Amino acid sequence: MMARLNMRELALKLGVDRATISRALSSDKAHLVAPATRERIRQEAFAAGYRPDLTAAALRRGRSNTIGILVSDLGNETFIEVIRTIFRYLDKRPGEASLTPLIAETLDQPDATRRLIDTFLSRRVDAIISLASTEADTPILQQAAREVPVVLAIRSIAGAVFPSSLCDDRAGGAMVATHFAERGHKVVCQVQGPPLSATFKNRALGFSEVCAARSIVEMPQRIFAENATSAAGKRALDAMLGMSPRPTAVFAHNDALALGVIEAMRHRGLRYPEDLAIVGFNNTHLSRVLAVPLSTVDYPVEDVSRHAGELVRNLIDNPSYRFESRLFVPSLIVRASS
Amino acid sequence: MMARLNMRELALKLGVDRATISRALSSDKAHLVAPATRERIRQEAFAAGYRPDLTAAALRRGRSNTIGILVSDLGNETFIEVIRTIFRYLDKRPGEASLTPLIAETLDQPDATRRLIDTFLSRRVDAIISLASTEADTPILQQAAREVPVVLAIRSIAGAVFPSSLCDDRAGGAMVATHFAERGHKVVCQVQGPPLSATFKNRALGFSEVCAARSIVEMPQRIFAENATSAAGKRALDAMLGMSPRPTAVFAHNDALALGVIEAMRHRGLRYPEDLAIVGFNNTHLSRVLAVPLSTVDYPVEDVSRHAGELVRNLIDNPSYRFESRLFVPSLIVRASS
DNA sequence: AACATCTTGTCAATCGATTGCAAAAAGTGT
DNA sequence: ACACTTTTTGCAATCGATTGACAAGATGTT
Repeated sequence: MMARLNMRELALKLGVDRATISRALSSDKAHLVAPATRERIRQEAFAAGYRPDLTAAALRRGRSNTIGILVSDLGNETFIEVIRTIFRYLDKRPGEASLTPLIAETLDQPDATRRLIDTFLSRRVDAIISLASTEADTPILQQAAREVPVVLAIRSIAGAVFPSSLCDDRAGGAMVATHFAERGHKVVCQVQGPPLSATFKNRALGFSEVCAARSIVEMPQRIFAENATSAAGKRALDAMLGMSPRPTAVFAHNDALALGVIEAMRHRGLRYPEDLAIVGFNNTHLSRVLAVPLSTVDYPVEDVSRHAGELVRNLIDNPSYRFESRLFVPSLIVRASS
Repeated sequence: MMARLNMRELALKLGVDRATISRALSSDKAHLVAPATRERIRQEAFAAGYRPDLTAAALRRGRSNTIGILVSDLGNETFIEVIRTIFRYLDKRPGEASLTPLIAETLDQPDATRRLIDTFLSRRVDAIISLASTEADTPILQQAAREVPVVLAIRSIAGAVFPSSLCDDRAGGAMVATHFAERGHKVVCQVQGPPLSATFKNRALGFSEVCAARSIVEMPQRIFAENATSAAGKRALDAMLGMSPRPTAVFAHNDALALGVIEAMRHRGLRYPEDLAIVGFNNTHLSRVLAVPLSTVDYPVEDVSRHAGELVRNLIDNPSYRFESRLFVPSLIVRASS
């Protein structure tokens, strides 16, 4: 491997001091060096292929321009979209060095959060965004929050007050129930994602509240999917068909679960919405592609991401920033499936 | 934010030198410190919540224990699975510090690769794995390869010799064509992903070669999807139906495209495989969930990932390692759709 | 011409961990 | 007790960029 050119060598070559180079290449201190010199240095540095060592810069500055992101499942389209959007937003800081994401996946395994947060802190991330928090993570996150800003997105934690940017899942669940009520359904059912995550708990809660208020019968035992995937959705339909009275509409806690239910129906020759109306959650690409498009709840990706980005940015610039956590309202998208 | 405990302070507190602490906590030099002292230091360090600063360590060592990963689309299940598997493999190095992935997405945009590789190099990654290479990236990758090992996975680049771990996409395409031939299809079609990526080019090539050899008519103009998504697949079906003679079987270059085609068929009341047989590629979860499960080509995720991991590991340990690029054969999975 | 002010650049300390070298301590053999 | 090897620990330089303090030079003011 080739030896790299460092600032000292470049300085020697250009006949100026390292300090001048550092300032010329920086964005905040560039005004301290004469325009002519600055340009010359920038050009020569580029021509020589000089690349500043960010590990050295991070050490000296105490800031790594790095943000740790914790996500439960990289296979989830919505999470990915939120991550993308947050960084698209954060990179729009004119003149500022760009922030590199450190992405880590917990798969909701008990010890993963602790281990990954540890890595983040050792790598001196400037902030941590968790899209993967569960109740069990509270102590770890609180401890981390003493060293760097910790922002919660998508998933909340009951009790603990972290700056957060969330979707009002309860309202989302309620919308679906209301929609079912308006369509005249009397017996309905939920296919619930793992209750480990507050997301699913709240969707269930909002749905049940409305059902209770409008005296819609919800199947006594809700169906829990061990993970929020289409395979689990498929199994859910079997459970549902055995029940009596049989539900005429089902709320799947996300679109993947809904797809599973739909395919299981197709397999049995059942049709939706005729035999069973169905609504999903997240408004993924999938929901639009289906021959009978899926009604679903549109996740406010843009809002949640932007606010999470703002929180992070402000908290990095000023750790005692008086943040405001926010809850964004999703919107029901009615398509042919319900 | 709380000030962090550094090694100097910890040393003071324990009444030993920083050097001793460094050695006690390391894995490779731990034998240089007396067992009793080592244990005491480890316990005290843990109790005091000491966390070594990896930016400092990286600077001094010239190794960051970080690997840059370039991926074209984080929404692609197969890519994610490969990334997961590579790191599961790399973390199995007993006694070695764990490697942190720096994941970046190019979305196949022209300038993204250059910019992201630059960031990687500035952050002093120990190696780069690209799952996103296109022909246009050759010069940038070659330049990067002079500073750190660069390994290609999934997507190859014609001409340039980088250590690589690939799927034999050509063989995959050929398998599908052979399968069609055996089922007696005379007129077939491909829905091809963007030819920017060698992956799709090779799938097309392998398929076409077999068609030619067995005198199967391939529709003169192949259908190109501008991106390999289900929406594009949906549009593809329209194009296909206008053709004459009409194909009786279609090879979609990945499962997402196949899903699009399937849903478009369902929309028009066509049935598969009766009206049109279909085979996808990648063996994603989706293909198994469908009511009529999708025939598909199983991507050798495990093999490709493991070999990519081995390449990286060996090249990091020894930059002049005589690597061997490999091509893994996928396997056709015949289900009800063809 | 004397003095204040502003610009531009240099010097040198600093961030925190790692490691070659050498000193101190402990162990071994006679 | 002595010479010796081996083990354990400490000292201090080092990685590369950043930045406060300061000096030299340029410009302006009266």
